[in-house]
Amino acid sequence: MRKQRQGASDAGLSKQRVVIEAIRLADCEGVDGLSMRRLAGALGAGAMSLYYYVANKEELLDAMIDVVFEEIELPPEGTDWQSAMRRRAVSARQVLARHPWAIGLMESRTSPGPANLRHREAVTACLRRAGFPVLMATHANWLLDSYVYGFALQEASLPFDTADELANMTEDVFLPQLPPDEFPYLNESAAALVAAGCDPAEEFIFGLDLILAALDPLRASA
Amino acid sequence: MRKQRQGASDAGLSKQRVVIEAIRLADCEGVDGLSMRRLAGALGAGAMSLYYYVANKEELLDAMIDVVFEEIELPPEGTDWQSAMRRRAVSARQVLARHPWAIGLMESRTSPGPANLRHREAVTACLRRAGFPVLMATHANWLLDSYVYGFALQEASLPFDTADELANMTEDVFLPQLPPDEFPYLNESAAALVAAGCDPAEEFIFGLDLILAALDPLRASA
DNA sequence: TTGACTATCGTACAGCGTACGAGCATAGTA
DNA sequence: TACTATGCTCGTACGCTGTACGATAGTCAA
Repeated sequence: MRKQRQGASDAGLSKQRVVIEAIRLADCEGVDGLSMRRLAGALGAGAMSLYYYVANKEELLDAMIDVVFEEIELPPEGTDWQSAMRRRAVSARQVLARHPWAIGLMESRTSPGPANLRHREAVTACLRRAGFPVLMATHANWLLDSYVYGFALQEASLPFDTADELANMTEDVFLPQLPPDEFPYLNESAAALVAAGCDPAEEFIFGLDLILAALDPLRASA
Repeated sequence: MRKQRQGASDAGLSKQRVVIEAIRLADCEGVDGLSMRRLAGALGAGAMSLYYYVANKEELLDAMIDVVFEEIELPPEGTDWQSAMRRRAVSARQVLARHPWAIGLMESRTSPGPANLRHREAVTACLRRAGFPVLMATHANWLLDSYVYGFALQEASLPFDTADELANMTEDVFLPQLPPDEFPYLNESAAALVAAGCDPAEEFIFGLDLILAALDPLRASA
């Protein structure tokens, strides 16, 4: 049967609905707050019902990660390669900032899902068409992905979200931990950072454009 | 009393011994295999004894991360800035490859430990002394750390360790998942990668040197 | 009517982090 | 010597986790 269940937002379970709700829960409560029982509860179902759609929690996490990859824009065709790669990298950062738990999950999950593969194919295609030799495209791929993931990881571990919070935290929490004679340079940096404000999106672009510019001459011309 | 306990390798507990053994366990069994009970067992102690040295598991994980940072070489003084940064980045990659669980833990732990702070101070000092203006040094720091962490993250999620395993896995696992008409570029890359071999250490150096070279002209000369 | 198949879930179990408090050895004090 | 304080260890118990197993009920074909 496919009619009313007693839960609130209901229209029958499905793997998709389970995974989407799991992502919503992880976004709200963090990945540690995601348990099969809580997830089932949010879906108005019994805990064990989930196992009809998902073999175990590992598979659920894999599926969640792949949905995250689906959210990332593919590099658009029809522009120069740098614009295309910038576009997809910026999108990736945004998506990973929206789902901070995803980055921490990647270490433990080793087999890429279909969306992940499609993404990699599109990126590699873009680089190859731009004139990068095969192995150079691989290098570029590693380099760009490292930057994107690493940036997302650092951003996820920042304890603040806005420039204001940064200023407050710096004054109240960081500086007291940093005796100026032991950490003169960190004090200097903190002060400069508060004065200048700090937008992760801009910070991201700085490194990204630097990498893209440095990669450009490595194409086999065209 | 400070004499014999019934456990095997014993000479009294201490926070240091607890943390070190926790790292050993996480290295061997993965961070999921690290439970307070198992850790206590490995130390020949009762589970609750650990809580005399550690407020809770979170604090234990924080301490483990900080020990990992202690293992990373500081940028040596007395060489040019690029050599110094290369040295510490290579060391960081090695250490994170040795403790793959660490990278996945960083997302959730927001307050840096003392070894982490000392490390950041040393890196910032190196950049400032090399002539980078304050904000440029911050940019360089973000960029380099992003690359290091992101590379470590990708490396940790590789399901193989050696070039041989790569070749085997490619043939047996990856290529069957990659129909050539849907993934022509990934097939091409996989083939080239198997033919060329693939050493993560070399791969790492490629991107690292590219970044260092691109950063060099951003110093306020000297 | 029968049986297979799809979907849901209750119960139970082993293992988790840890609150609470009891227990013991030693050091200091009277 | 007796008493107390302190440092350290740990047994028990509670509420949580993932999930194995089996029961249940609705649907459809024969």
